[in-house]
Amino acid sequence: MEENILLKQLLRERKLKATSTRLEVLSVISGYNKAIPFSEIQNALHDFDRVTLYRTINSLMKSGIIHKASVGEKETFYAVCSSKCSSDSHTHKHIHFKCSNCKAVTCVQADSAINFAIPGHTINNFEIEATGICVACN
Amino acid sequence: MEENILLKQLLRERKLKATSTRLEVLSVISGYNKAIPFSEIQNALHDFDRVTLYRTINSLMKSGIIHKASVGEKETFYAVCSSKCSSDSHTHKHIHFKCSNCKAVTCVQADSAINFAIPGHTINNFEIEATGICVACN
DNA sequence: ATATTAAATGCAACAATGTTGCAATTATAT
DNA sequence: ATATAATTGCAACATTGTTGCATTTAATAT
Repeated sequence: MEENILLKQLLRERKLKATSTRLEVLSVISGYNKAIPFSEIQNALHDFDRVTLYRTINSLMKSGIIHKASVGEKETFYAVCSSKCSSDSHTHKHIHFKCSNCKAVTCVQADSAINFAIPGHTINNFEIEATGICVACN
Repeated sequence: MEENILLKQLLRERKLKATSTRLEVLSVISGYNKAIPFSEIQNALHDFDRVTLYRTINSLMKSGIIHKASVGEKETFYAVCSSKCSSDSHTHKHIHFKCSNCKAVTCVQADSAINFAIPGHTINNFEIEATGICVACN
């Protein structure tokens, strides 16, 4: 069992007990370098119960360490929060991009700030999900 | 059984047999005036089999008559396509807006065209899902 | 109008994804 | 080391969506 002191600290900062499940799940997600589908997490950690994985993912999401990055309904993807999200503020102004070729889902920044308004509406948060061809496949 | 000649024509234009299921499902969706969750369709049409409703919805989506408008993972919402979508071109440049107060999901236009680029990426399509407070609740 | 045929429907079964209750275990603070 | 509150594993359940197959129905040609 590897020790990852940084991840342990991160979890404790967010008031989460640094259990081996959380450390391993977090390690798998952050080591993936793009948004990871649930099946890949399961794949990498088949010793843990499916229910435990779900509960672990949920607690990581609630405390602002990871977020959902789903594009195209089928499977749920997760990615680490880039900026300092918290349970209160969990807003991402980036885009979830799915490559139609390699199927990878990544969190990317647009080249300029995205802003829009809807007459009469108050917009508190928004998500952009884009599909196309990624850098590697281009 | 009501006759809706316009809906019948629409279905035939799209090469779909104008069955009573399709006519009723389409009538319920278009009469809802905002995006309708699956449960509401089921509610309105409990005489039809659940599987039939799914298959009907799928065929309506494939032929560009309705589209998914989901905001917030839980339930799938459907809405009629405003412009003339087809099985080939099924792109919506509008926003799917969910009101945090009344929970209604609507298709709305931004006050100006939304456009963005991601360096190195080719963007073929994108979806924007926003949450906030709608006109009625404001 | 009637027969033909290709598509649509209902039913049963299955699959995938996610949740809940409860007893056993484990991380943290004392 | 111990107490305790959170976390885990297991079994069961719930929801959502799909597939195969026999039956029915809409569209087309006669």
